[in-house]
Amino acid sequence: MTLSEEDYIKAIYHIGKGENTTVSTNSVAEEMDTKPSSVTDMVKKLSEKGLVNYKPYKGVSLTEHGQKTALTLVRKHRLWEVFLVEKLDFSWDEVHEVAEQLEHIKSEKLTDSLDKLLGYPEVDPHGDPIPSKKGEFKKAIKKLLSEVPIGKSGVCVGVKDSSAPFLKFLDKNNIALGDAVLVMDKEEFDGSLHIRIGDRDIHISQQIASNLYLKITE
Amino acid sequence: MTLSEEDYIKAIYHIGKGENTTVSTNSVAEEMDTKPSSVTDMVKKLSEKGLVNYKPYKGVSLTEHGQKTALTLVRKHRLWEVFLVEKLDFSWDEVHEVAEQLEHIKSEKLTDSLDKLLGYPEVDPHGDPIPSKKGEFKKAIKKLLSEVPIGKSGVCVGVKDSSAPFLKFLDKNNIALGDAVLVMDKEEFDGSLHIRIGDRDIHISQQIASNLYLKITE
DNA sequence: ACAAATTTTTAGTTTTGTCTAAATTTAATT
DNA sequence: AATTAAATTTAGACAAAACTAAAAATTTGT
Ligand SMILES: [Mn+2]
Ligand SMILES: [Mn+2]
Ligand SMILES: [Mn+2]
Ligand SMILES: [Mn+2]
Repeated sequence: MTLSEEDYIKAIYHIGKGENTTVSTNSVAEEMDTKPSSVTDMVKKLSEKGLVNYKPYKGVSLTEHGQKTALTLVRKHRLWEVFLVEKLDFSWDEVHEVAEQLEHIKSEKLTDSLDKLLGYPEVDPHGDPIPSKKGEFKKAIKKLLSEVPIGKSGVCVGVKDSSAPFLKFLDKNNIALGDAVLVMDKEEFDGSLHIRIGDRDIHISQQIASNLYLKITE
Repeated sequence: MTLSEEDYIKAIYHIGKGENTTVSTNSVAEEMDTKPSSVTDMVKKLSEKGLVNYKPYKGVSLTEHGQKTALTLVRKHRLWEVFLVEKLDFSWDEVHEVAEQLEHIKSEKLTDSLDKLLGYPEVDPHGDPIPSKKGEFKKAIKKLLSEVPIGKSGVCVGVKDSSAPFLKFLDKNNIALGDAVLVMDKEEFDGSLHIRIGDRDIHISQQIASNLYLKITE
C-alpha cells in the first residue's frame, strides 16, 4: 500500500463517518483537496486491488478489506496523537499534522508496542475513540455542548472543528480536554450558554458550544 | 525534500564515512540498490538544489547545506533507534528498518522532544554517535575487538556488520551492547580470542571479533 | 418529458523516480 | 600509444499520481 492509497482509504472512511456508506467522487476530492478526475483514477486502482467497491457514476464504498485497512490507519493515527501529547508535551493543535505522517509507518510491532507504552488508551486527544488491535472500539457517546440540556453535566472529550484557531481559542480560555462542564443556563435569544467549568462560571457563544463535545456523565 | 532525495543524501554521507569526501556514482548505486543511471539523474537534481557538488564523470560530494541535511537525518534515524530499544523493547536487529521510515518524519519539535524524552543520548543501539541539534557529535572512539591488545578491556558499543544474522548470533550467545569485555588471550594461529565477558570466559572466532566494536576503558 | 445544471469520467499532459540499451568518457593493459 | 575494459552519462520508455479541458452521464427544475 502506498502512502497516497492509504490517504484515500482513510478519506473514504471518514466521509462515511465510520459506517460503511457509499460516498461520492466529489466528496472525496474535496476531503483530500484534489480534483475529481484524480479521485476517479485512484478509485479504479483501489477497486482492482479489492479495497473498494466502485461502479462508475455510482460512488465508492470500502470492501471488508478496505474497512480493515482504514481502521488500522485510524488506530495508528490516534495512537501517535496520544503519544505526542502524553509523552512529548505536544498540544491539541499540533498533533494532527505530524500524526498524518506517522500513521503511514509500517510495523505492526511498533503500533502494538506503542499501544502498550501508552496504556491502551481508548480515546485520542480530540476525544475520538481508538480502535483496538482487532479493530473494535466503542462508538463515541459524545454530544455537542449546544445540545446538552440545562442542568446536565459532562466531561469535555473533543472538538468538532479541530482547526488550529479554534483549538487556540480554547487554550486561551482555559478550556481543556477532561474538564468537567455543567450547563447552567441557555439564552433563548442567541443560543449562548452559561456553564460552570471547574470552579469558574463562564458565558460562551452558540458558535463555541456547537463545536465542543461532552461525554454526558449524568 | 522528498523521501528519495533524503535517502540519496544519506547514502552519500555514509559512503564518505562522515568525512566530506567525493564518492562515485557507482558506489551510490550499490549502496542504494539502484542503477547508476538513476543516480546520475538524481545527483543532477540535488546539484541544482545546492545540496551536492557534482562534476560529470568526477563524482559527488555534499555541500555545506547537504552535510547539514545528512546530519539531521542521521540524528533522527539514531534517536528513533534509541526510542525503539529503550521505550518499546525492540531488539538490536529490529530497529534499523523501522528507523529507515521514521527518519523522514518532518517536525523539528518532534525530533527535539524525542531527544529530551530519551535523555539526550550520545550513541544509538549500534554504538554509533548521535549528532546534537547543532550537528555536533563526538567521533566514535570505538575499536574492533580483533584489534584490541591482550590485557586491555572495554565496553561493547557497536557492531560493524549490522545484519540480522550477526545480531541474532550475538543475542544467542548473550553478548549485548554495554557488556564489559576483557581480552585475555589471542591465538596466533587463527586469530581467535579468549575473552571475559561479564563473569563468563568464552572463546570467539576471529570473524566474530572483527565485527564487534569496543570502547576502550583503560 | 425536456432542457439546464451538476457530477463524473475520459483523454491527453506533466512531474518524479526508476529502468534498459546505447554512447561516451576515463582508466588500465599490453 | 593503441587497444581493451570499466565507469559514467545520455536517450528513450514506463509507472505513479497529479492536473486541465472536454465529453458523457446523472440529477434537477419547470
Ligand atoms: Mn496521512
Ligand atoms: Mn485526532
Ligand atoms: Mn530512509
Ligand atoms: Mn544504528
